[in-house]
Amino acid sequence: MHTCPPPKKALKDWLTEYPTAKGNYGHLLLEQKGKLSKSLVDALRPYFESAHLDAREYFHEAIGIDLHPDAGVVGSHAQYPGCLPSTTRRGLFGEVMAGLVSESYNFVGGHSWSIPVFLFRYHADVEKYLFDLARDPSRKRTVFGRFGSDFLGVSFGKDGSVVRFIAGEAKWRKKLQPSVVKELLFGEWTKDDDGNRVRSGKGIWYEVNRDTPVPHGLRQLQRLLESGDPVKYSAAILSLDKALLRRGGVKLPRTDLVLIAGNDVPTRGSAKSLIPWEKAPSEYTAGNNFQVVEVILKDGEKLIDAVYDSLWRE
DNA sequence: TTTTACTGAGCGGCCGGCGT
DNA sequence: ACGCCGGCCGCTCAGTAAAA
Repeated sequence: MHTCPPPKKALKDWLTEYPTAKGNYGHLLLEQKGKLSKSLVDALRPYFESAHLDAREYFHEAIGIDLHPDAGVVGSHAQYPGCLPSTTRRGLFGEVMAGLVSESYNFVGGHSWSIPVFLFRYHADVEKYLFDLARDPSRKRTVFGRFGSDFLGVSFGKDGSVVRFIAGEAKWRKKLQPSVVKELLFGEWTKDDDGNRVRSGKGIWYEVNRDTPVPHGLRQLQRLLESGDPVKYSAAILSLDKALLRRGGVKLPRTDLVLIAGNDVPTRGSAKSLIPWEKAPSEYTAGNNFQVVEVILKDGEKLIDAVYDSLWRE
């Protein structure tokens, strides 16, 4: 279970907040204030370890190494998540950030979000990668993502039942140039039938708009709650049962989340958002509450590497 | 500096050819 | 008409090299 509270004070020192909310649409721009500091890494580490703990236990068990393998033990180089390729760590960072900001900032609708457990263990390709890597240290390849939405959080009612969930996409890009953001949202360039250069349409808007009303992640979450702490989460598990019924399920209200994280670029003005904040972009048609978060950093990849290199090092 | 095309690694899906 | 096999495409992630 993910139990570590978010380091809110460190976030405040790290990021300037520009929150807005109008009707069903919320927008939060976060800009890095100062330089990368070791104290920030230290403040983030417990949260990231907590977020990855379930998957670390699961993967290490799967490939047959200790949770804290001693150096020199066969397979000890294959520790999750530190050993993953940098691209994969970037992706994980975005997903953890989605949880961190959900638990830390006020989103559209004013709900209180929590992530009882991150779903990284279902990142199926990671398991295969680690399995191979543990046997062949030279093994290197890219890892592709979890299927379905990148991220899932829930809001608990007073009785402990799940009354709402938040799901969506979390992306990292090294440089957040306009064309990069556009590609994320609208898809890459391709040719249409007449040979014209057009966006493929397979971007974030497409993914967010077409996600199933009850994402698979809710079932995955329920299973982890059952195996993790069935007593504490009994009401939550029951409420998810009702929502997951294939017919006549109780409709669980949903908030969509899109988080884009990456490094600033010269052409972006200070306090200028990448996605309009005044009102929800017309491309968003899912009709739920919709929250956009932009995390704009400087040398963000150094922070990511510093955090991930420091996990479980004590 | 920004935009675009290409790269890497494996896998699911689709198509064509072949044998029966 | 059916199944099997090989080959190729595209999908996935994000980064980098090359072009504008």
